[in-house]
Amino acid sequence: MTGDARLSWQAVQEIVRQRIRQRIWKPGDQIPHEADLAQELGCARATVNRALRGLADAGLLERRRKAGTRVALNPIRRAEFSIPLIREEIENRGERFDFRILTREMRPPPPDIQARLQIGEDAPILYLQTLYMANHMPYVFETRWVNTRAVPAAQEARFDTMSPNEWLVREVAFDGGDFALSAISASTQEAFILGCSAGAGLLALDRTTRNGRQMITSVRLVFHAGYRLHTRA
Amino acid sequence: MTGDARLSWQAVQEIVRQRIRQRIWKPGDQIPHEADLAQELGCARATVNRALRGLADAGLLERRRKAGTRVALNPIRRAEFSIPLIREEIENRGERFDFRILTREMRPPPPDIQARLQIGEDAPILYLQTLYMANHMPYVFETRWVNTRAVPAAQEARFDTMSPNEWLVREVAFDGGDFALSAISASTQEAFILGCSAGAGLLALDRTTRNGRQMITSVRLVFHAGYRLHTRA
DNA sequence: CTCATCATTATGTACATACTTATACGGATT
DNA sequence: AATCCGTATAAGTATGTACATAATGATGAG
Repeated sequence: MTGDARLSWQAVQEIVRQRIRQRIWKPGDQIPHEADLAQELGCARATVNRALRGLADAGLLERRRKAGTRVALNPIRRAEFSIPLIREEIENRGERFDFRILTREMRPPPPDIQARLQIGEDAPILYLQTLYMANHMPYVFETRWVNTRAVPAAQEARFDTMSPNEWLVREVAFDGGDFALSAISASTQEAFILGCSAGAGLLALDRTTRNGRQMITSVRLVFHAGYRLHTRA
Repeated sequence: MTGDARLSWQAVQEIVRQRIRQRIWKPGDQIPHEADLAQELGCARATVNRALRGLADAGLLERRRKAGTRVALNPIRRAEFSIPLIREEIENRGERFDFRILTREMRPPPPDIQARLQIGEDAPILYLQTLYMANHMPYVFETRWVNTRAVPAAQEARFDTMSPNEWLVREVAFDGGDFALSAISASTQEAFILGCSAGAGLLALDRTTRNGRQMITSVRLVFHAGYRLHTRA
């Protein structure tokens, strides 16, 4: 802030944020259009565009061609939860990361997994159960199906030093996927593995990952009791 | 696709996506820099920049000045869950939205809420318990503390046609907040209200909303058993 | 050999300009 | 009054240019 220079798009964003915060522009209100704002603030329309687009992405504004830009009626509806990279999450806290493969076999997948992986028959595919630990305490319990039709190399892979997740990340390109968060009641097996009482509420994250049209793997992560996924907006 | 025209930034994105998918550019690899790509594809650097910036936002690429752009080692770590707007979510499914205020009183908040709302003393503030219903079935149970020091009008508000959430959205500007997702075991009260068995695993969403530095409200939403929050990336 | 310095380089930002696209609105037609 | 349609408008996109900033790697002084 040497005193002047032309406004950066971040500066424009901050100005708009303030006006919204101070209710100069109220929810539902139209705000001046790009050209006017650019002139008022003494910068290029492109700069205003960049700023407003950002705010729209963040959900603070709603924009439609010709209709103009208005302050979103419901400001905070999006929140980006970053899916934890288990190893990183644990090591960042200075704790010791560790994992143990509990099950590894070829097994015909149940119908819901067949559907998710979009494989028709019930020929066996790779099934893995892995327990991830922080300081030797159970952290998250992973149940994974790998579409060995799409990733045949997974059958030979050894998961002694590299976790199944890390192996897959290295070996196949991911492209997108589906996520679902839900709460489950710990089964006796889950309770035993995670060291909690049966029936405890546990956070479960289901993820199916694809590469183009190929479905690669479907995972359920069941976190230890008390786990929280948080973010700020 | 009339056959030509110069590439749009979306087209550039798609090309890059494909190259990553086909492992022409593997995780960790450097990709050509903007100027080269622009020349190769026959478009402006700004266009390439827009495309690559988007992919970096999405977590598919990692960019650093001078160091260049490389394919992210771990592609999918971010996932944006959109926080449901209860009314919308229910009505979009063609179901009947309804809510009932179960508790409404001034009450001194417990320490954790005091901390979250950043209010020092334990003078009473507004406490609300609301049940939201879809087709008259319990959908989500909301426990809310409103910082009446910041929003005095809330004390007089009537929540007969407008839910507390909708009222707040209309009356005060939000700016940001903290979110946390966790799983809980239904207490007997929660089980009774939501019509599930005590101890059932339920998804809980805690949210504290602020306007600038003022903390406005702190809410816990406890969803009905079986609720899933999902998204695709 | 170590550390500071500086040129180099790739991304990042700002701008003027021009053109494209979606769509709200008003006027014409039924 | 309802429907259709053209047009003006505001956002969206593309480009060339210029300069800013950060990080790397080489150079030179101590």
